Formats: sequence, structure tokens, C-alpha cells
Amino acid sequence: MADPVKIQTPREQARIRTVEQIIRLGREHLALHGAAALSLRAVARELGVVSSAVYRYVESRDELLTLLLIDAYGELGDAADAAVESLPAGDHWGRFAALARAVRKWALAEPARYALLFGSPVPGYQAPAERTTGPGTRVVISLMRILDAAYRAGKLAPPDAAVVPALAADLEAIRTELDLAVPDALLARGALAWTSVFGAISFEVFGQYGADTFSARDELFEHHLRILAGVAGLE
Amino acid sequence: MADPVKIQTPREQARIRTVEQIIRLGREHLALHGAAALSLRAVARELGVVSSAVYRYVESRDELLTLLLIDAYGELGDAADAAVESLPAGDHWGRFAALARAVRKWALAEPARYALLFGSPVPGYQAPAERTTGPGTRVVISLMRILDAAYRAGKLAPPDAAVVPALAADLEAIRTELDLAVPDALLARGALAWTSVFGAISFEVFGQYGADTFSARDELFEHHLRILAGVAGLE
DNA sequence: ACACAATTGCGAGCACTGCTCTTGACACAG
DNA sequence: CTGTGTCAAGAGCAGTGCTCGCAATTGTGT
Repeated sequence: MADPVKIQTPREQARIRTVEQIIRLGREHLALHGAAALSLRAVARELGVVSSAVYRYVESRDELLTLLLIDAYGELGDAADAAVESLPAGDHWGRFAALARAVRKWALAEPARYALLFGSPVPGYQAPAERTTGPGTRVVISLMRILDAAYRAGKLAPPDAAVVPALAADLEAIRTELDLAVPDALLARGALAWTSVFGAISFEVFGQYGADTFSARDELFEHHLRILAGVAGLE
Repeated sequence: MADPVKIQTPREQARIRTVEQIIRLGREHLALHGAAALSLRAVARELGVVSSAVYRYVESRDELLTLLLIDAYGELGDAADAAVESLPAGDHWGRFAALARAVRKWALAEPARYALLFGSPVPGYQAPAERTTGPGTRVVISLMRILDAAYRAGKLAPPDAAVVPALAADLEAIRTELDLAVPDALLARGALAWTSVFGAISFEVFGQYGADTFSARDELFEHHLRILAGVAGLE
């Protein structure tokens, strides 16, 4: 009833259900064996169907990868949003930390899907920007909105020296695009906090810390969080 | 003459030359098509030899990947060391920046090889720790030594509050391992600077910034560098 | 209710991958 | 010069993505 074009023939319904099943199986395979090892034939096998039949529903392996990419972005975005909105809008530091913790938690629970989103690009695969930028920018926009709210509430530390002109142009474009109020220097610091959070998470997920360099990883992340919040001007 | 066991039969010499040639071709393929698409058969074709012959020199595809991993770590480490040593030991901020810039420059010039080192792990491949940790930790150790030198020279900002005990144990292990003097809080901040630098570089190399979000990327990186140096206590 | 047409599944087939094994040729040392 | 050890070749196995023609099923308009 929510859908204005609700005339769905049984065929269309069955088709949609099959595509959803393919995505579900693909997601499992992705989580277990990684993106580059995602096999359409394996999905077909598990679906109880011959490999060529899957091509009736999914154009190609890359198309399936795109579907899984959007699926993962959506799940990560939902998790982040839920974590952020579980705290009052005025708790800027809390929301910042909750966002970062939610991303880390999801990344550690779904390393292969996190790798698909933020790891090295899958060779021979180029994500179609028009379908993935929307879902893919949810988290960073959420972060920027938290910083913006803090700034508007006068809770963000005053900006230091102005940034160089070349950078100011980029920042101005972002500010108008998202309708923000944060000045250049703080926006740039927000961007740094953003990349740094993902840097820390990526190092942990991708095993760069080594087996026994850091054993207290929760504490390490919390420590980083506190300092990065300070870098962004929070607290 | 440097080698004590210099007795090399012509056979051994030829063998070593062939292995070097395989690594060279593998490096080219890696740079062009990415790690997951690295094909032993393609290397064999380019070597003008049938695929099975390559197995006489390289145990498996994973073995070749390990060789290329060590090769890349070595090149990155050399580039970083050269950049660091081009500046006087007393110029701590300069050495820190030079190290970071060298890593970024190498990463942008060799995105696929950078991805092999710091991106998502190649599915089904596990790097042998005993052969890769040595070359793989050169850069971070270099960074820590720069911070240590700054601390010993009294040029590092005084540490803030003590870190939590669980983290202190990890940091103590690192300090004794590398024979450092830097106190806990500053060591933890150094680790954060380290992951943050790689976070920024990874975002750029892996295309997370989007096509036109940031056009002044050099300036953005320099901005991040200045702030991260401050985070680490430098300047 | 029925016949038509759209949709779907199947299986063969192509070109590719990593890897193994047998076979035959070669070079080098005693 | 003979024997040993090294090497390249090629067939073959199991897997991959993807295409295409054919047959069967299934939904729909008459």
C-alpha cells in the first residue's frame, strides 16, 4: 500500500524474492570467503540451480558485487544511525564516540564486508558511483552533522589559523552541499578525525597490529577516540 | 665477495636470475592488475615459458605473493629511510613529515602494491609472519625512533594523563622491545599518529574521497600532517 | 478453459585460473 | 662417457565467469 505502483504480478514477486535470496547467499559467501572469491557458481549451487540460471536475475558478478556493496553500506549506515540517535542531540561527544564505536563494532563483526567498502578495491571492479555514493556517504555525513550541531551550539573549540586557499575551496563546496555552518579549519579537522577513525579500524580489521603488539584493543581505540574528538574540537 | 658461501655453480646463478625475473614480472603484473588477479600463468607467458615450468622456481602462487610482499615492504622501507635520513637527526618534525610524505608518495605511485601491504587481505592468502614482520615493521619503527629521539632531546610536549593499565602493559612491551624512552601517553599518541597517517593515505589511494570531494589533496595531507605532528607531541 | 507468449531453467561450451604429474631432453660432474 | 640431477613441456583435474540454444514451465489475455 505504501508503493504507488503496487501492481505486482506473481512473476514479479517471485523474481524479487529470488533476487533477495541471491543477495542473502552472496552476503554469506562474501562474509566467509571475501569479495575477490565471491563466486556466482557457488551461489547458484547453494540456490539449488545451475549457474547460468542466476544470470536471469543478476547481470554479472560485478552487478552482484554492487548489490552487496549497497547492502553493506546500508547496514553500516543503519547501525551508525541507530547508535547516534540513541543519545540526545546535545551530547555531541557521546554521539561522536557512539558513531565511531558502531562503525568499529560492525567492521570487526563483518571484516570481509568492511574490506569491500573500505579496503583495497576489488581488481577489475569499479563501483558505479551513481548507485553507491548515496549509501556510501551516510556515515561521514552523519559525523559532519554531529560536528555541525556542536558548532552551532557553541560547543566546538574555536578554530585555529585559516587553511590554505586551495583547501578552502573544497571545504566551501562541502559546506554548501551539506548546508553546514562549521568554519574551514574545523571542517578540515573533522575530515582528519574521520580518516583517522577509519585508519585505526582498518589497521585492526586488516591485521596490521600484528598478533600480539596490542592486546588491549578496546582500550586503545577508546584512547584514540578521546584524542581524535579533541582534534575535531569536541569536548 | 660479501657472501661467505660464494661457491655458486652456473646452475645456481641461472636459477637466481630466473627467480629475479619472475619477481620482476610479478611486480609489473601486480602493479597493473592488482594482487588478487596475480596470475602465475600470465607471468609464465610473459617469461616465454609454459606455466608448469614456473613451479620449478616458485613453490606456489602464494609463495610468489610472499616474495612480492617482502619486495614491496623493502622498497617502501628504503624510500622512507632515504627521506628520513635526508634531514638532520635533530629536525624531528621535518623527519616525521618526510617519512609520512615518502609513504604517501610511494603509495600513490604504487597503489596496487600499497593495497597488498595495507589493504584488505588477499582472500585465501595468509602472509608468513616469520618472513614478513621484519620488513613490514620498518616504517613504524622508524617513526617511533623519530619520536623517541625528540623525547630524549626534550622536544616532545609533556604527556597528559596516564593511560589505562591494560594499555600500559602493551606499551611497556613495545618500549622494551625497541629500547625506547618515550612514556606511555606519548607512545600511544605516536601510535595514533601512525594509524592516522595510513588512514589518510588509504582513503586517498583507495578512492574513498570520491572523484571531486577534495581536489587539493596535497594541501589536505599537509594540513593533516601538521595536526598529527601536534597530536604526537611534536613541533 | 485454452492457447499463446513470456519467463525460466538446463546443459553444453569457450576461455581462463592454480596446480599436479608424467615424460622427455638437457647440462654438468665424476 | 656415463650417470645424476635439473628443467621444460604438455596433458589433465577442478574450479571460475559468461554465452547461447533448446525445452519446459508458468502466467495471462482471449
